[in-house]
Formats: sequence, C-alpha cells, structure tokens
Amino acid sequence: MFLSDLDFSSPVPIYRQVIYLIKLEILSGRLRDGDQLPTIRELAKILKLNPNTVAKAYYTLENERFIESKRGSGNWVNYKKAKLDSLRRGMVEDEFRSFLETALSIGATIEDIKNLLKRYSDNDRKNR
Amino acid sequence: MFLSDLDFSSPVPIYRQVIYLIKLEILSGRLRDGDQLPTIRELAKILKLNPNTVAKAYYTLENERFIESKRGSGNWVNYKKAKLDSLRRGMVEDEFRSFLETALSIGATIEDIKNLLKRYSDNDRKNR
DNA sequence: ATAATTGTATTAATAATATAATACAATAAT
DNA sequence: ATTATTGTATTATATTATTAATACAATTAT
Repeated sequence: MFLSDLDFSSPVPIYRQVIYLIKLEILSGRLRDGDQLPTIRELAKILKLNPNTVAKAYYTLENERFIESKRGSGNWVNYKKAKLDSLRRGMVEDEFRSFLETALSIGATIEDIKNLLKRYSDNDRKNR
Repeated sequence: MFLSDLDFSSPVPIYRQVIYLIKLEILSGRLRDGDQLPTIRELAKILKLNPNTVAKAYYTLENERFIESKRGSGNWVNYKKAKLDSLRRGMVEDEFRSFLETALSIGATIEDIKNLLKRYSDNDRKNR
C-alpha cells in the first residue's frame, strides 16, 4: 500500500511524512471515504517505525478530520464528498501562501509569479 | 524605528521575527536601498535581546542578499541588487515548481492556482 | 599608534521537538 | 468470561534549534 516513500535523511520529521503520504492517498482518491487504514502497529511494522510515530500521525489526521480512530478496532478514512473540495482548497491555499511568502521574501513580485504560472500552464497545455 | 513588535510568547523564534520585521521595512519601502540599519548591539539594546540573536537575523538577511554587513562600520540595506540577482530568480522558480507539483498532486488545477494568485494580487494592490 | 566600535566565531546553556519504551484501557473475537 | 487486538497515555531519551556568554578580528575615529 505505502511504497515506503519515507526519507529518513530529510529534515522533515517522519510522522509528518506519514501524514503527508496519507493525505495524498486520500486527496488523490486512492483512499476513499470509509476505507480502513492499516492499524497503527501494522503500519509501524511495514514502515519499520515505532508505533508511537504512526500513532502521532494518525492522531493528527484525526484532529484534522481526515480519519476516525476507534479503539479496539482501527482507523477509517472519514471525509464527506462535500468536505473534500474545501479541504483540498484549504491545503492548496496553505501551500500557496507559504510559497508566496517565500517568493516575496526572496524578492519576487506578483508579476514574476504570474509570468511563471503562464509559462508553466502553457507547457501544461502542450503536454496534454 | 522598530516598534518592538516582538511576541515572546509566539512559537516563532525571535530571530525570525526580527528578520520578518526588517524584511517588511524593506519591502514596504520604509527602509530603502543604501539606508543604514542599527548596529547589532544598538538593536539588541532597543529590543532587549542578546546581540547574538540580532546577529543571527542580520547574518541570515545578508545571506539572502537583503543587507550588507561591514565589520567595524555597520549594516546597510542592499535590496536593489538582490532583486536583480538572477540566482534569486532561479530560487523562486524552484520554489514555484515544487509548490506546483504539490498542488497538482493534491488535485488542484492550473485554473485554481490562477484564481488564488488573482485573489492575492488584488489584496496586494489594496494594501499598497 | 591607540582606543573604541563594529561584525564574526566559538562554545556552552537552554528550550523545543521528535522518537522510543512501556504500561494502560476500550473494544472485538472467541 | 477470557484473551487478543486495538488506540491512548505517560514517561524517558535523543536530537535539533534557539539563545546566551565570551572572546576574537577588522574597521573607524581620535
């Protein structure tokens, strides 16, 4: 299921990488509403992590309403179709804001970014 | 000069807040190319910080080409150069590419991003 | 030349964060 | 009822990041 895409040499903490991977699975549609996730101990074994690390990821995902945890039974994906869009939008906007902040602090202008986007969307069109 | 806008209860480290404040001064135009900044020790006294904390902020700003430090004399704003630096442009593009990749993998479209950018550039215009 | 002022470098102390070890408590299966 | 499986809570350890103490070196002013 998870092609152990973890990078142990990255400065990004493992539990955050796990969160990110699962969010991607959900938002891309590979994991759907109601699907069961591996148990904490299962996933820990697969990824060769301490169960607490996985637990922390799951716990965070539950706080963000991505999944639901039930003691004794397991964890399930929990987003309603309607929620998905706003969720996705929120995530994209977060990413965008943080990119924009960086870009501006580096010295780029909004105009620069517009041009970049134009260039890339032209490429995108070509590649379809 | 700096209305001690530091928030010691914030999780954002002090030296980053200092960086942010100075960038704001520069990007807003209140500090202009060639202007002299307070010396490390001066600013440390004003903000009641350890000089090393200010030094770290200045050091980072110099690395990012926002200011120039000269031992024995002080620190000066050096924004114009930074803006024109093609190396910086490369950085922005790298950031952009990585943002775009993430956004697309989450499920956003180019159109979504265009709209976001429009929204933010409108805000930017309003705040000028 | 000398002294004062500046940024820099080195090291130590502290604080924050991430990970691990272990024990606990609710649910499910038998 | 009992046992195994699950998520949770508590505590300890390791790692990293931040801040501080101190000494150093280049520049400026006298």
